[in-house]
Amino acid sequence: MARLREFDYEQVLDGALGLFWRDGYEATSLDGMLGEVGLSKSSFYGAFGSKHDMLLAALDRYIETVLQANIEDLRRGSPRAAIVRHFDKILGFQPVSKTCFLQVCAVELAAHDQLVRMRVRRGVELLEEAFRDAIARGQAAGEFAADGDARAFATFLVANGYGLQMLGRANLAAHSRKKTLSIILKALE
Amino acid sequence: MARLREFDYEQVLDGALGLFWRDGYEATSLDGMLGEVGLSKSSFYGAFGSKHDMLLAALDRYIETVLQANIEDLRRGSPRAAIVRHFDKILGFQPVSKTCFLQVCAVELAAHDQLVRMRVRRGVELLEEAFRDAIARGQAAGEFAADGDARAFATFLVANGYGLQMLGRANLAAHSRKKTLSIILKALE
DNA sequence: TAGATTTCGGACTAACTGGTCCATAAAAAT
DNA sequence: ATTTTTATGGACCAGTTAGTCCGAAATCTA
Repeated sequence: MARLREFDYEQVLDGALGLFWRDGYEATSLDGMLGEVGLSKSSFYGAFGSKHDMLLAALDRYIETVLQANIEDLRRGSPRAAIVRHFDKILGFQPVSKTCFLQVCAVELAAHDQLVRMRVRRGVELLEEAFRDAIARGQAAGEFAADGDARAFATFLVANGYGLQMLGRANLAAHSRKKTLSIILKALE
Repeated sequence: MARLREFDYEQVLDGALGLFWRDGYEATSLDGMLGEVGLSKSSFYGAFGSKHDMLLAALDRYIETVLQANIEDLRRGSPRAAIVRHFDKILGFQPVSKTCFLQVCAVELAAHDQLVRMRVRRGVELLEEAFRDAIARGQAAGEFAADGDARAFATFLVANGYGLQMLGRANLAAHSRKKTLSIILKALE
């Protein structure tokens, strides 16, 4: 075989994800990113192909790490408590909310980039399915209206999560955002 | 006095708004935009100052035209019908949803740009106030729960609107999104 | 008509963009 | 030890970026 790569692929990918997440895709310069993670251009192009390819890889990685962790957290404890936990996380982002990376990609790129759009949709659908499962379990346990459409409830919860993240970015008064949680929960009853 | 300007300031501003709206701020090149609207660089810098200044002007213009029109539409007819109209608009965006310009700016720029953030917040607050008025009128007319917090209901509606726009960008199944409207309306009763 | 003032077209700039290339280094296989 | 294969550093590239500058044109006032 041949020379071994000296850098940690996943570590570099996580670093790139962090920058894309914080600054967006266009505002993240390749040179700047390579400087921060300490990688040469030839190594980068050898391992990742292009800036755009790396974004797709970062998006996949986000889904299989950060998003999956959120999804698994939705499975823990009582469904209602898990949903409250999920929203408390969103409502606690400080001070100008860091939004889900899926939202960053959806708003900046999805309209013009089919490969990004497909991944964002898949991520959103995974989250929606997790909510649907939680709702179904909650319905069986009598926590939520048994005659409600679990899928529709799930979409409703996903939409509220992203909407509240947007309001966080806009810096809308936190006390105002927090009061919506009880409305959301009541809608499930 | 002196030579008159040959271009229409607001027409150029609307053109720029359209591009920022469609492609985002970073992805919109100044040269490209000036080519499209047919303006020379010196005229541009004389009238608008910088790309960033123009974005702020475009954001202000969005609020006082597009957003105000939406707000005024919320005042027409029965509050409940106006709210349904508002969400039908969002749910009808095709095919990969064009989202509110406030959301584009919030997600791409608000975290790092205070001037943008202030404007986005102001726009969101205007929308929220319009919803609050509609809710209050609806409560007086017996359309909505009279004991509900009108401000919280309004924030809830704004969040749902932006959340559904995000799901539209992600291309989440339209039938799934549409089913949330009845949940939203029921939450107000 | 002369002067003052502003706009216009477009040449120009310096910095930066993502991406290519190549000589060298390092590891494994023979 | 030589060959094969891949990784690395960094020089290099053409195109683009936002922004500056200046001579010429156009309009108003006197």
